[in-house]
Amino acid sequence: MNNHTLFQKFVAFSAAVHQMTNELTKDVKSEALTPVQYKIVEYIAVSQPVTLSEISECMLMSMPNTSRELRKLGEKQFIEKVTDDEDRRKQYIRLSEKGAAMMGEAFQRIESRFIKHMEKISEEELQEIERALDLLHSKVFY
Amino acid sequence: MNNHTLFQKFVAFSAAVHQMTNELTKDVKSEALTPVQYKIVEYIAVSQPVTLSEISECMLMSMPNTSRELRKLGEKQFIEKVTDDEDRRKQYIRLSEKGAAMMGEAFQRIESRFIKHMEKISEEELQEIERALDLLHSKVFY
DNA sequence: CAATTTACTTATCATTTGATAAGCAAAGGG
DNA sequence: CCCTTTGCTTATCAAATGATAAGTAAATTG
Repeated sequence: MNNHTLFQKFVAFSAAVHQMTNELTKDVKSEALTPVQYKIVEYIAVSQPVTLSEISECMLMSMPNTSRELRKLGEKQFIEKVTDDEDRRKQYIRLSEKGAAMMGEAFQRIESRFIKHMEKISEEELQEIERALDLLHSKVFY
Repeated sequence: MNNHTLFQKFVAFSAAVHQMTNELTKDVKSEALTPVQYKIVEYIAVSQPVTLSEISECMLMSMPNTSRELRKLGEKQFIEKVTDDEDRRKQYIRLSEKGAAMMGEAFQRIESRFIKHMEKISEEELQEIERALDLLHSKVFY
């Protein structure tokens, strides 16, 4: 097994993951959100509480633009900002109730598509899949 | 193992894959390309030859917008269009020499980052990883 | 062979996004 | 206590993107 072959598998695999998440998440986002805004909310949902800088870094967008989008998300009441008591420059960001409800619905729709996608898979295979997910998550994608 | 727990692992895993591909592909794209254009070229690179409709469907963008971006990519000479002989409405799209060279460079940079990322992993683990990639690719992400 | 469908194009306009400059207040360091 | 750094904001402008309407030519269908 040489590294180059592994890399090619990695590329093909990543492409497949992207394509599948595209399909599963197609049309689940609230109409009130732009694509970038939805991505941000999704990121906050899985990583909250999170600071503006962290969002900016992870989403590969500049601080000013991140700040603007968060302001809009705040105006639409999907998120809340809380100033850190220790370091009053920092803003901890989390979903508001409305934002959490919205993401809850989105994830439900994604989950039911996912379960449908996996319905023909045996219990044994599911366990193999789980092990594979854990392995890759810990050793490759972290 | 219930489906819901598996789904949560799936979500966390997909997020990790996205984040890692983000990091690996950061700044590799030619300055001549916009983000969307780079994504299209990347897709063509791994799926060529491909039709405009297929790109449109996979990238979740409308035909008019896909057509516009492909025209720009053609003008910049990254891609070539060939009309199908059988069905003269169809356009088969592939990378031009310039486009292939550009993607070749990009993939080389991504690969060297990837290899660095994996350098501390033993031969045995690499084989496990390969098996896990194959398993997930065939049973979950297809 | 007329009518419909498919694959794609052109044009246009509003909206989103990216990039940059300038600023502010809190924290930290000498 | 000044100076620098950090974390974030505001404002502005160009460029990219999304959405829609309208159209063409080739293929298919009744």
